Amino acid sequence: MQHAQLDRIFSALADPTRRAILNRLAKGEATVNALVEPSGLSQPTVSKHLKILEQAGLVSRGRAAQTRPVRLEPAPLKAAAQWLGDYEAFWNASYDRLEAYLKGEER
Amino acid sequence: MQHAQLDRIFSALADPTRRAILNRLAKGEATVNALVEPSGLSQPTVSKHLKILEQAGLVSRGRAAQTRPVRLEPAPLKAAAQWLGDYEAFWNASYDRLEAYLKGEER
DNA sequence: TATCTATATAGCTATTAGGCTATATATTAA
DNA sequence: TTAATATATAGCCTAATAGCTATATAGATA
Repeated sequence: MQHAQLDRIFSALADPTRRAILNRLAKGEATVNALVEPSGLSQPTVSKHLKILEQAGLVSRGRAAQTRPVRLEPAPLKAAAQWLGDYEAFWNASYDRLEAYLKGEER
Repeated sequence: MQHAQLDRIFSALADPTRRAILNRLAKGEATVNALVEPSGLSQPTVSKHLKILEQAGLVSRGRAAQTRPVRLEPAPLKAAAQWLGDYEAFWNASYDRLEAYLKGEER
């Protein structure tokens, strides 16, 4: 995995609209309009988000009549998880601090 | 985990300089200057990156003489990994496409 | 107290990001 | 071929990001 690709993956994931899109796509592929509706955003804005997700490799596009169905591509998510996994030993080692952190976030 | 916090975590991770800092800190805490040296960046620029990492909860700061040692806080990394983990079943399901993707990245 | 070292902050610049509206393009349907 | 539907692109605006230099602050040492 190259640095530039991780850059794109993590920055794609940094936006809550895009994470919501991925979450929706985990339930199955969707048209652009189906993604626009719950977003409260304009169609062009959603298309722009989709382009960013596509450049990160997180979604791919099909073609069905006039629609361009969007589907989740999980490989980059795995790549990101692998990067994070290198720190797994570390966070296991500092279990107490972790507990405190997660408790703090519950509020 | 709240959305705004994941925003900060993922966007902190989106920058290669910051990922390099975390990688360095995995080997142990470091002073700001120790992080500046290999970065090729100015000290204020590194301090700015550290502030972003700190706001994401990814590092904490100590106090030792005039230095402010920086240490890794792995809890947010775990939080990010947990978010990604929700897709784990998904990427296991599409193993072939994943293989192709990772092969492509090797080049 | 004066100075040195380590770090932080202020303020500037260029670029990117995320939103919008208006319009173009592609495919289907009449 | 014309009209309708779905999506993409262009162009604009504002705010945030990443870099810099110059300067301020905190703590240690002379």
